Amino acid sequence: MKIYNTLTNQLETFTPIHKDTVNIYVCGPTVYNYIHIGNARPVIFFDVVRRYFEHKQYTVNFVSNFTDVDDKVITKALEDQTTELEVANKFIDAFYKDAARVGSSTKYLAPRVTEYMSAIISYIERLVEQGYAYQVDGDVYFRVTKVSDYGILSGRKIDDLIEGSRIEVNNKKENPLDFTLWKKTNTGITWPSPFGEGRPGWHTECVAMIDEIFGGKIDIHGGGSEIKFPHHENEIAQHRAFHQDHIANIWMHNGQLNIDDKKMSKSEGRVILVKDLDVDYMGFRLFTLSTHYRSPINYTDEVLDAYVKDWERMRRVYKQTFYHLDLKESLDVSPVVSENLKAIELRFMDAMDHDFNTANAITELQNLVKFTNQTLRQKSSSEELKACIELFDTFFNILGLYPGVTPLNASDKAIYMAWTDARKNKDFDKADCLREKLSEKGIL
RNA sequence: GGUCCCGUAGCCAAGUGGCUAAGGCAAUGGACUGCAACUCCGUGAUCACCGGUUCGAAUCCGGUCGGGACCUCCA
Repeated sequence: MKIYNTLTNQLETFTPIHKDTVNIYVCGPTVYNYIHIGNARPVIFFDVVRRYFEHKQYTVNFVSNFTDVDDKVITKALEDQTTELEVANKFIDAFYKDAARVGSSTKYLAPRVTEYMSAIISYIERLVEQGYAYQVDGDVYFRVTKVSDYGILSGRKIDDLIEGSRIEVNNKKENPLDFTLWKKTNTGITWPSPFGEGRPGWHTECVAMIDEIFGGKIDIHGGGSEIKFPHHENEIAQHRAFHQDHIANIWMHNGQLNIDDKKMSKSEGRVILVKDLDVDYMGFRLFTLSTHYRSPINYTDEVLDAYVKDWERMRRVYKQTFYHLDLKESLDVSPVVSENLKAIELRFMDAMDHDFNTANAITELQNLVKFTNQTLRQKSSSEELKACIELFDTFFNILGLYPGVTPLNASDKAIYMAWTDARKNKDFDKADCLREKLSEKGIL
């Protein structure tokens, strides 16, 4: 299995640190608002990564945090005249709903920054003790020059960053690139610490939680490409300060999602929230997986519609095949797998093995659709159709697509049979009436 | 100003040195059909442009044009 490592900028063969186990951490959302469709991309993609590893029989320890304390959460709490906790609770709840909507599992460890405050504070203390951080007036800053190859992830040099940068002047810092570990403040929620009352900076929470939860280096660290610098760069720097080693073997960054070829922007009114998306969410999921994860993806209503249609086609053939077997009481027959199906499965897995090429995997899913339709029309055996269903289940499970098709109850079966009979007897009025009924029930 | 990415048919998109450049949507011709839907079969590209390397390039190198990202909170 090959994965593109954005730390080394090359495709690497994946080798887990601990046999048969994958430890993966993905930077999660700051919970001050509903997530938009761009936020949903990593939520969907890394869910597929987890699913694929699980399909390959790995034990996957998947962790993705909630940033529930920072300026935006505090501002929101002040605006709404409520507490940071209330704001966080509200949007964490909303996040879970949205994640479930787009078909991503929410059953993973999701630590909140506020729950790890003591770990974060002691992490900062250790950085100070070892000379990697310094205190000024109750603030604590990280000393970037103390880490030898700062900029290794984003391919930048300290000098380049300073030159022509728009970094605000802060006389407290030794170096303009030094970043805040602890911020002295009296606005919003604060915590006591050896450095004084305040709250942590954004960049320490992830490393501290990774240290606390995984106890060392992880296999994969993921997130959006736009937080490569400075956030991930700073994570690497802090971890190296302690461990003289990288925090993760592999860094995976997903590309951005744009709308009409432009970055989403609140101020320009170019934002679409997941909860406001008025389409089948499985179609949206398919859309986000139709482009390789490292490439930017451009959202337009038309393109989304095309994938919603594509999803309907997939679901339709699955449903027809499933009911076909159900009506023949053949859902439990043993599958007979043809060479064609074996080839489709092989190509699907090859695509996934090659840096999670979901676009090519979806092509094989489309091939399966066509093949199943052909098999269905050829009046093939139930055993052959069962093999199609099982392969669909495998693919859907890896990609996180849910057709939501369950066995028919006795009365629905009776209606279906009556419809078939009516057509046979050329009683078309009755047939059309029954067809309408079946259609309303979503069976046709 | 600095760093980097991208430009493949009307649209989306895979392929990153080698047989006739995957696949989907749209369009269009046909088949199937009680009607409709569904479905199946067929039809489309000198890979932005110019130059170079090579026996051979969409794929590598240089340049031009166009689009975008990061350097500041941002998934």
